[in-house]
Amino acid sequence: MNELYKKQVRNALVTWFQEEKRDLPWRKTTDPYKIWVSEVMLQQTKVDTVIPYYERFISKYPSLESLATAPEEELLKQWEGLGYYSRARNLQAGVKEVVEEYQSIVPSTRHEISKLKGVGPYTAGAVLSIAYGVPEHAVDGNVMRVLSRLLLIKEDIAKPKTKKIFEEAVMELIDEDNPSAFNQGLMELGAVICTPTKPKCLLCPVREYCTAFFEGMQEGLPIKTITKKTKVHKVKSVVIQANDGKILLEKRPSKGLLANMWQFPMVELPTLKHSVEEIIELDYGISISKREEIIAFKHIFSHLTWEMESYGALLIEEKNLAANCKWFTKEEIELQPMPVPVLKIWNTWKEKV
DNA sequence: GATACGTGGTC
DNA sequence: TGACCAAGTAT
Repeated sequence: MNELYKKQVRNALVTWFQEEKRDLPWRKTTDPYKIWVSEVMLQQTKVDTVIPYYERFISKYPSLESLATAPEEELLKQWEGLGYYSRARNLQAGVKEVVEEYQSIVPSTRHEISKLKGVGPYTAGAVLSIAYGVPEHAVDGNVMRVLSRLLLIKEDIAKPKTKKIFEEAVMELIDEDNPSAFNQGLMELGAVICTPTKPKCLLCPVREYCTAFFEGMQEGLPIKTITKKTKVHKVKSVVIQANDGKILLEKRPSKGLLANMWQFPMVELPTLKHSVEEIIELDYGISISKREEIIAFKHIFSHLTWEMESYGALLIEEKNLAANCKWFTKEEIELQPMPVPVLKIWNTWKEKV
C-alpha cells in the first residue's frame, strides 16, 4: 500500500462515517465503561437486538461500581435473552478487577486491558480506540469482510491465524488522528454497505479504492470455510407444582451451557428404558403424577439442538430433593434468570392455567 | 487450533 | 427448512 492510497482510503472512510453514522446509544458517550459494556453486548449480536438491553443495563448499572456490586442473579436476569451468558459474568469479573486493582479507571493500554476477563483482542482495540483515541486495531467479522474486499485478501477468515493479516492491515491503514472514527467506520461500512451478500457498492465511499469491486469479485469475498451441523438432544422438561402452588426450579451448573441459569427439571433420553416419571424420581428425589403436555418445539443453539417436550405435573411426594433445586412461587419465578427455551415453556404453561 | 458458547433474523 | 449470519472469547 502506498502512502497516497492509504491517505485517500482513510480520509474517505472517516469522512463518510462522520456524516452517515447511525445514531446509536453508545455513540452518545465516551465513558470507557459504557463503551466496554456496548462492545461486549455487540459480540456476535446484532445492533437492533443490543439497543434495548444496553439502555436497560446502563440505567441499572450506570457505573463500574454499580455493576461490580450487583448480585449475579440480578445481572443474569438483565442479560436474559441476549445469549452467551458467560459474557455477563466475565464482564462483571473484569469490572471488579478495574474497581479493585485500577482504582476504577479502565486501563488504556492493550497490555493491561487485555488482562481483564472477557476482553479479547477485538474488545481491547475497540475500547482503546473508541474511548481513549488510541490507534489500535479492532478486527471483527465486519472488518475482515471489508478489508478482504478492499485489499483482495483471499485468506480463509475462518482460520484464527488469518486475523493477524487483517490486524496488520488495519495498523497500516488506521487514521492516527481519529482511530475511533476509523475503526467504527470500518465496522459501520461492513454493517450497512459492505454486507455479506449483495453489498451496496454504488453507495460505498471507498468504491474507487476497492480491488474486489474493480475485479468484480466483491460477492466472492471473503473466503470462509467451515460449517458444521448441530447435534440433536432429545430432552423432556416438567413443570412440577406442589400442593401449596409452588413450582420446582433447578439451577444449572456453574460452567458450560447456560451456566447458572434456572430451568424446570429436565431429562435427556438417550434410551427409553425408563419413563420420565421414573427418571425424575431418580434424578430429583421426588415422585410426580402423570403428566399433561404443555408444548413441544425445537430450540437451536449454535452447536446443538434441543428437541423439547414439556409437561405439567403435580408433586406426589418429596423424598430427597436434589440440592440444586428449589420451590418458587409464580411471582418468584419471574425474577429468576431463565434461558429462552425455558421461558417459552413457562409462558405457555401460564397461558394454559 | 478446534470446539463450546445463545439468540433472532434472513433468504 | 436449513444454512448462514452478528461489533468474539475462553479453554
